[in-house]
Amino acid sequence: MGVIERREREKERKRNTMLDAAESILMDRGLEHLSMDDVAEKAEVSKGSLYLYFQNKNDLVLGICYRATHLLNESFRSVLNSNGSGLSLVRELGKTYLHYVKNHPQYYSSMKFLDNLHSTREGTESEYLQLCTQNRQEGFRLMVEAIQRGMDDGSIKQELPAEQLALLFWSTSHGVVTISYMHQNYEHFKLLDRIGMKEEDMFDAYMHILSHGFAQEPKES
Amino acid sequence: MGVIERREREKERKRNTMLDAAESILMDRGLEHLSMDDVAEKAEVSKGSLYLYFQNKNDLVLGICYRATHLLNESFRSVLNSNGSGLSLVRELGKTYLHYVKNHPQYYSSMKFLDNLHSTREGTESEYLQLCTQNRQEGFRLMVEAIQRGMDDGSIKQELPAEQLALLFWSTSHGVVTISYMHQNYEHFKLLDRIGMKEEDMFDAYMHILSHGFAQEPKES
DNA sequence: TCAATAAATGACTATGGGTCATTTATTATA
DNA sequence: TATAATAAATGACCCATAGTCATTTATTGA
Repeated sequence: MGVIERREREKERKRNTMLDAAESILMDRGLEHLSMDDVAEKAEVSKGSLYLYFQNKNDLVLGICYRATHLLNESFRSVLNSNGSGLSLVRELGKTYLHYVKNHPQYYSSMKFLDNLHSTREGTESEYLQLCTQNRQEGFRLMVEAIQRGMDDGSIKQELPAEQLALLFWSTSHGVVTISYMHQNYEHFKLLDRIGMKEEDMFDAYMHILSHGFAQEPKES
Repeated sequence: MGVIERREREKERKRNTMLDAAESILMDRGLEHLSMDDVAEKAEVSKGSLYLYFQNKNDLVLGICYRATHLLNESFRSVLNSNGSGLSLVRELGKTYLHYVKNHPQYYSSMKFLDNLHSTREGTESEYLQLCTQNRQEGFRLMVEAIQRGMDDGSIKQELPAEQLALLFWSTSHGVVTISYMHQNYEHFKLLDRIGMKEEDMFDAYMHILSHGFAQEPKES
């Protein structure tokens, strides 16, 4: 009779309302000031209700993180849909990641939260954790795809399997993006200023080094 | 009369005792299970006493972080004291960082804590924060030195200022090290396994890419 | 209309960071 | 040595916040 289905839809809707409330608080106060009481108030439900829809605070934050990873993947996908050499696609992916962190620092902070989540806690598993992991895998897959295209069109060396190169690109760009995030969000982080490097230049330099290496090659092979 | 000096020494000794207690708890239970009550008990002092020696929990953790950064710098320094081309020193620095994370994961977690410390909180500044920052700068300086040597001995290209190249090496290796840390400490992190890459190979591949680039150069200049 | 079931509530507990009035130990002074 | 002054240490207490659960309210099916 469709009652159960309607209930299910309704439940999903309410869960999203709660996530909206949480997200709104995250956006203007940051993760470290996100309390369940505040979320309940903002969502105009009781605290107990929150716990009907989310296992615990982690679960709720991972709900936001799911949105965060999803949005990043959307951007990645649109890059993959554009034209250009594989190498240039890879570069665009990196730029996209960088822009993402600049434009959605709080989303990014929720992804850092995911990174810091310690090993599968006391039995109870968050469903959102699975979804986030899937999103991550999808994002990684897109990088592999860009690199594979580069290998096919001859713009990227084929010394390593595409997956392994993707891992290196992902991890190193993660590092560069981290610097950028700190530069933008932590007043006490002065490294870029100290060495007189503009943020915009950092990424170009990064791509340049990654593309051509920093080792001085002996004359010629 | 030296009373004040003696008091000062005594105070420092007690502070270290407390740090020892905190560190011991960190080592076998991890940062997220480090409570001030437990530290007080372990150190056999009252909770109130802890707060005579540390402004707050952050301050105490930063005290550990100071030790962590100091230890890393020691390792870096010993690399710089060895022989070899600048390029090989840089490689050794990276390896050292990797080994450090493997052998002192809890120290590394305290450094992540430092990285996540949000902007200068409500006036009260931790003295340890300054010290940690100094240590970081010193570590960075050592990287610059290795790179500069490489530029001098012709093993590293001179396209970029040494500081900027050091920044890139630091940030990218940070990213790689992060992957390694996750691989070792988070059961749910399966990326390396999924792409069939051994941890040991990752660093070699990283150094190879960083040294020679992944872009397919057009024939010859 | 009335059970039965589902959903929502908010007072309550537990934990852990941080405080402070009071107590205890140490030092300087008479 | 006795005593006042100062420094150090204490732990009961406060408060914020995650998480629970007996009770109440709403919805559904007969």
